[in-house]
Amino acid sequence: MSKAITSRQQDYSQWYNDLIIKSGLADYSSVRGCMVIKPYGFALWENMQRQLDKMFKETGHQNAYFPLFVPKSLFEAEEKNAEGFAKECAIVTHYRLKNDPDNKGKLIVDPEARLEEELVIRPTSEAIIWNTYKNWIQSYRDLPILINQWANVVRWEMRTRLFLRTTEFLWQEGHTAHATQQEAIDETIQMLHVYADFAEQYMAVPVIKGVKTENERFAGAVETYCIEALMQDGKALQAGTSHFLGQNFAKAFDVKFTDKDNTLDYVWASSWGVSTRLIGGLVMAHSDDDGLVLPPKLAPIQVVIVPIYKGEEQKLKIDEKVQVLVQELKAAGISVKYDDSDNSRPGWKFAEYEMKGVPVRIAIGARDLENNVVEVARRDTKEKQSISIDGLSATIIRLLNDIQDKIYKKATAYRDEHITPANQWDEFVQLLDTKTGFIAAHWDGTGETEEKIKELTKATIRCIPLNNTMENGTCILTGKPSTQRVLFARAY
RNA sequence: CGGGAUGUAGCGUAGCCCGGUUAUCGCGCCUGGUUUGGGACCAGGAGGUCGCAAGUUCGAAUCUUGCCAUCCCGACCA
Repeated sequence: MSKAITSRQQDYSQWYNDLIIKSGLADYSSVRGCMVIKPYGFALWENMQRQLDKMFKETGHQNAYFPLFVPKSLFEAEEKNAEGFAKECAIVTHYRLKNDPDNKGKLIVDPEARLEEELVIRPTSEAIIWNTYKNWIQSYRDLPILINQWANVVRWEMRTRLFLRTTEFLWQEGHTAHATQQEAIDETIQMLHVYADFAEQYMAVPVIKGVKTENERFAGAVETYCIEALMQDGKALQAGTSHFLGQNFAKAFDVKFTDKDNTLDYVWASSWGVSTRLIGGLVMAHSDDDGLVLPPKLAPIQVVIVPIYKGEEQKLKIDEKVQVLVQELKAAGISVKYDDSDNSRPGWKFAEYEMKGVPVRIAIGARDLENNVVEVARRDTKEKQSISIDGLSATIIRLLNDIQDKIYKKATAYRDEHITPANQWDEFVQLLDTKTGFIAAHWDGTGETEEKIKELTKATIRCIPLNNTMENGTCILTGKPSTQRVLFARAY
């Protein structure tokens, strides 16, 4: 069929691309590396946003908005941050076009409209935000500042992939300022837990909470915490990061405050973010060869109702019944769509909504009306059963919860099976090539060894898990002593 | 930015090697009708800068050169 997608086994990357395009989440655009997020994909993002935003507000944060452009001089201020992002920055150098005198109908950059100072299009907003916080903070009474912004950022990446890595992407970035180091660290950890809770409870994607090695740390951070997820092809995906920034940005932007005891000190900071990349992770974590499998808590459409009828008379009777059902389901807080379009037949609709990952499908025909039942099909297992119309919404709620639970458990079982300890180098390499997933191995703690392992195997240290058990061992590569295992994986 | 592949209608394609009327077929789309419990059928219809540009030729989707774009694999990264 024209809508069929490549199987995972045949070509995992192609499967992923097919899925995104054919399920209507996004489309390629005419701008290299940039995609169009289509209504269905954006609805999914909005559901994620809504929940995250709620969680941010419950933890005391407020939303604000800062400019897209960052004057180059501000961008440079925090050296490590600037250096880290420099090679992926898009720069605005001019502010005007004019007609090309040599080529009618064409425009050229007006050389006279050169900016005195170039503007960097934000790859992240620490610089512009800390330059602003400077004006907001004098006293400990001004702290903490707990702000989040929903924004787009641009990072000029070499190679892009739909949702996972695009030149422009949507995200949220939290930027907080605190009077004490401990408070900033607590904030950093708190937000890591918020992300993990969101991933597990809403996306149904299990994640490992950990801390990054120095090599993988965010440019400008003292410590980077992360949540790492595992995709079905055994590659890891960094799903969110929360950074303890120490006083780095406060020093770069000279943000000091007077404490209760009248001492002057630099402000402590955190920043944290998740992006539309989460959509890519969500897709890769649960979906199958028939299309998306979306967790009910985030699915734009939770229930689709498909009528099956012969003739107008039956259709009218079904319509009548469905109107009641739709009211009932909506009243129960379920997002439901009645697809009675007559330009495609039931079989086509079944396949289409499976492609789109709608968790529950209800089919209702004349036969069902007589028996006072509907056919209910769940997307995750493809199981179908006849269910009484009476008290349907309660049944559907249970079913949605069960699907949410099942796909989380399935993903967790897969993830857990793919955390494998390795003690010998040969074993380590072989596991990466054959079993894939996370490999738990000892590491001597040096950046050089990490780099070497990356060169040899393309695997990186995804994180040092929080609450890691301490055990003595020897580094998988160098044989030097180590006190704990870290998680290696090939990653997106 | 290196390596590989591919560009023909909205999508998928035939034709290209060996140049020759009006560019093939399927899906989708439009109109009318019959249908509807797993991707319907009949009849009619619309839809094309053959990626772009030069060149060779009486003649180019087809040959030559250059360019562009996209995808995949790397390096870089969320």
